[in-house]
Amino acid sequence: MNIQNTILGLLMSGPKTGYVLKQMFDSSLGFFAGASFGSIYPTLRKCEEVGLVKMDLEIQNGRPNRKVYSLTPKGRKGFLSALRADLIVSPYRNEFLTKLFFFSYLDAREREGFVRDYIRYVSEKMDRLAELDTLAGVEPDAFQEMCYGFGIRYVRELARNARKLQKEVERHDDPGRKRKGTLRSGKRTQG
Amino acid sequence: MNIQNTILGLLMSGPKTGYVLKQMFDSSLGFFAGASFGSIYPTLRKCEEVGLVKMDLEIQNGRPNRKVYSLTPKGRKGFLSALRADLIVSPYRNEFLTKLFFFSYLDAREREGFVRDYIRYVSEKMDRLAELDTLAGVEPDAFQEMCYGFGIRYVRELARNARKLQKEVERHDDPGRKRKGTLRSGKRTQG
DNA sequence: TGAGACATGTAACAGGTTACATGATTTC
DNA sequence: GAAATCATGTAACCTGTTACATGTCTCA
Repeated sequence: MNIQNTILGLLMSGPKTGYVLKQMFDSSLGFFAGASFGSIYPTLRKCEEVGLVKMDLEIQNGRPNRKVYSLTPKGRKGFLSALRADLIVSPYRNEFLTKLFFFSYLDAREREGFVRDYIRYVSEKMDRLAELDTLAGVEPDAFQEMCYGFGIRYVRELARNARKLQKEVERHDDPGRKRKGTLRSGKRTQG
Repeated sequence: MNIQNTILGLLMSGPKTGYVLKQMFDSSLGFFAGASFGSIYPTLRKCEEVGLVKMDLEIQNGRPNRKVYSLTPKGRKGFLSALRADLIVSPYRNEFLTKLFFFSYLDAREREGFVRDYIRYVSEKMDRLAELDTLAGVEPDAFQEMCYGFGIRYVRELARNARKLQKEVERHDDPGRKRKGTLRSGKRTQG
């Protein structure tokens, strides 16, 4: 499911322009997939050349003409075959954890700054997902609702995880700060 | 924190060969960062050319000579400056969710197959992380322990999330299976 | 005798992004 | 009158992977 096949998938529900596809990537799919104009337009052209889609020109006055792309039977087959192909999950990458791995080379103020930045980032992501629910350009089907639900739970747990980490970092950098209900006996040595 | 800066970071704790760096990428960092030989060796050479690291050749008999790289003062500064640079989180990508978005074009058997594949993938990831704890080539510092803890909680929640999704998909595909609050009228085909 | 660890390296390819280029229309 | 929206497109670049190439030693 590279960009080409994702575009074909989006065309399954009807003809669309590159511009509209970009909006879908930025909204509905934004949480787990994305594409820039610099990849969308060349991909559409390439798909047309190999007969996966056909293009209909819609003449407009004042504005650039719209190029409306629709799936050919070959394109439909191509998409379904890609969709059915084995699931290959690309490795998880996390910029923040990479920095955390090297936190010992920073001072406490810097460390806590990065943790706050990350929590802010995750919170914004949560907010944007929550907004999506309100907007909802096209009615999502049952599975797209599940995508959304998965995303909501995912970012919620990510935020929880990050806050837990924040406390660990704070406790490390200033052990005297939060002496309240800490049960030394119940604390396990991680490792 | 691209590969170059991550490599410099790993050299902070002492000189290493490209081969050893690869092992670290595959084990300690494997959960959130990675690199292939095809990027490690050219990067080391490039870093040497611009004076970020220096190379010491260790002659071996029988085996290829080891090229042991160590940080120069310039390399140390370069790494610290990269580490302190603003946190830029690259967008979350998820191949499975992309497929889920298009699940309506599959039949129930195919859908449940993909969900099972994903759960298996996440479980394996969990197992590999748990093993890491046992192995632990180098003693991790406090923040590296936190990385590890974050990872453990992350995959655990991911697994929980995936199982919840699995139930939703099953309930959708066979509403009669788990009758709890569902008011669906039609009887399902048996078999 | 075959697999896997040790050890380095290159070339071709993949799969994108960013910045640039163009230009009218609508909205604040 | 500035900014955002509509609408398409190209070229240069980035950052990395995969596959190939080479060769010895060790262990089962």
